[in-house]
Amino acid sequence: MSQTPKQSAERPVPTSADVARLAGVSRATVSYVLNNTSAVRISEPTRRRVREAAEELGYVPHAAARSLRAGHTRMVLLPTAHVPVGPLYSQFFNELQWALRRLDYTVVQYGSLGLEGDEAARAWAELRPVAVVSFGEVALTRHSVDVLKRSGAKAVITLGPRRVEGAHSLVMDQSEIGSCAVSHLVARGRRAIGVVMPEQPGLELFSEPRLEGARRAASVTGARIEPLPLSYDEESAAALAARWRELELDAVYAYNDEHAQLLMRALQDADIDVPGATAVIGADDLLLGRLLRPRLSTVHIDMVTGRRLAELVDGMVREPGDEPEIHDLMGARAVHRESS
Amino acid sequence: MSQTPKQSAERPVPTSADVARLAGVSRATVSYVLNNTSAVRISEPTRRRVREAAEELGYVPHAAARSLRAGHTRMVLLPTAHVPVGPLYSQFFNELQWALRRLDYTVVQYGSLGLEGDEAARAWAELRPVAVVSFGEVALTRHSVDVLKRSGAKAVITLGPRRVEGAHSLVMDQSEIGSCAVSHLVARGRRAIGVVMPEQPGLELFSEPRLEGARRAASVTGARIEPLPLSYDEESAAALAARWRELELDAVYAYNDEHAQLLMRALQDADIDVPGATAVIGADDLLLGRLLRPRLSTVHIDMVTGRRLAELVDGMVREPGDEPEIHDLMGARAVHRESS
DNA sequence: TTGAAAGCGATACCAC
DNA sequence: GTGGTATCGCTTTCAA
Repeated sequence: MSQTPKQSAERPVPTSADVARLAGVSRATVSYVLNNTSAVRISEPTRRRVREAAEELGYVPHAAARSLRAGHTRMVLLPTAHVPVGPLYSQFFNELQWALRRLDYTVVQYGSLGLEGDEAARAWAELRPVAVVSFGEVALTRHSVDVLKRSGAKAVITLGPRRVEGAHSLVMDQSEIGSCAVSHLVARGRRAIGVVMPEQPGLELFSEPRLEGARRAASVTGARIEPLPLSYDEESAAALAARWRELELDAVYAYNDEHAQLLMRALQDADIDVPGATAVIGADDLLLGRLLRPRLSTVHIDMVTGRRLAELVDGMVREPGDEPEIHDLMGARAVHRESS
Repeated sequence: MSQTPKQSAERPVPTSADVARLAGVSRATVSYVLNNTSAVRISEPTRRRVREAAEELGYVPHAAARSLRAGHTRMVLLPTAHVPVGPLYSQFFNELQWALRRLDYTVVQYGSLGLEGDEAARAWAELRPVAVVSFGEVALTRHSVDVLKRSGAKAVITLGPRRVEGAHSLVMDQSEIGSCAVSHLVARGRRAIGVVMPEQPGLELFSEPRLEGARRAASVTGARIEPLPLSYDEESAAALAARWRELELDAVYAYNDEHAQLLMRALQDADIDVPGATAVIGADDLLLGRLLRPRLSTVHIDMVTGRRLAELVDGMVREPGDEPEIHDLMGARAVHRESS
């Protein structure tokens, strides 16, 4: 026998009418009291009666009813497909949520794994969010942005490698990272540079532009770029290392620090000297890079702060007309250690 | 000048009444058509007219209005404070979301960073979720569970180290992990065992029970347990390594593989032989452990599958009376490699 | 200072 | 087959 013998299962959810009845006032008065409506003066005894009644019944207002009446919500929707991994991403995410809530928004992540563009947009639009901040995990189209805006979204913001028509796109130029890495390697005299392309689904959104940036940086200097597909496991890395000498590369940009660790280990196990025979550089500047031997060179990434983005959202909600710009969205700089 | 010259900003959001007007039918008919109501037969031409009108207006139904009318939602709320990091957690999370959506639930993560028990529960209850699955990042009390249930939540499930009164608690016994690690070390002849306690906020929910498990395992065999506070940076690790000899430990359970990597590096830099002088074991069985030298021993953790948990949620929603049990929630087993 | 009532958008019963 | 209409819970204008 449970401690709460289904008292809750049967009993209907209390409404403001129940509170009004118990307090012996009208529903209007309940609303005034619980929302501290300043335009109306309610006597202190009444206020107390209402509050006590609400407390006793365990009354919680119904957000749907409220926003239906109000004609708008304060919900900011963050679609997520794959839960982002990595400290950079999660810190940014936490900051954003925190800052938005301080601005009195309700932050909601909508699990959209497996939803495609328009289908996803419809699902989000049903909730009538006042703003949508997408991280590019779900591909948005011009049309889906329109659906969202027509459903009342004041701000549709995409962060990601690609620009999305109709939305306020904050382009995080991933190509800058690849470019940065390759420039660093070239500056240190390398001329035949591998670029690791992770095979993990979802990462191509980042890896493709990074490769493109690598190519751009290489083309200026006449260095050769060689894409290297790699899945995140030891076998794949060992296989790549086994054919390393025939690739005739003298450097590799390994997508990020974790892939760099994997590949560097495999290279060392195959008796390829790092950085003597092959220089290695990662990206993200994780702590683990400093723990490796040789210490891993990397590309440090500065992301826009969540607070900054929250202010952008708020601005767009309050003044849908003007679209403020954020420029220094993402910075990248090479950090030289020992592996390059 | 923008491509969409604020056409959307002014134009009101289309409702089913607008669709009805455009299609020349009543709102009822619109509802029937768009919901494929089988109890009512609508002629094909009418259906087409309605669909076309909806399409043309970009009509998206209003979830709040619908659920207000229906008296319930299909929303499963997953409160999140810190975005969970680590592949184990995120895979589980993705699975759960995916499985719930297949069961036709709307999965919503509610960013609750900085909210405390009752305040959080109220905020969640306003959305009238049909189920809440909490990962223990926000401390729930008996009272907050009641608030949720009284607001109509059919299932309140907590996953985490602690049991929560009133909720259906799936206790993930973290102590098993610490116990497992220490048993392994003891079995290999170690008697003075350090247990790393990460100082990162939020982790104490996991580290405390793991320490407790370590103590339990040690007490049977007379081994000594020494808690070792450590923050996740090189300085802290170096400081710990510097006073390592005076601690007179012959083994350490380093909380997880990442902390193990950090500490092992510091120990090696301080000329402490691993595993000769000190054995090291981590937890989580991450790939990185296999890349270290010596290869890192670890505790492999099997989590309940998201699909399994989704079915539990669904069951509780459909039959609020009975509460099915899940037992083999989390398994832990030591994996011996080279560091221990 | 308080109450009555309209209305937000969608649905489902009951007539026609 | 299709159309009126009451209803969900809440806020807010207007009257008392």
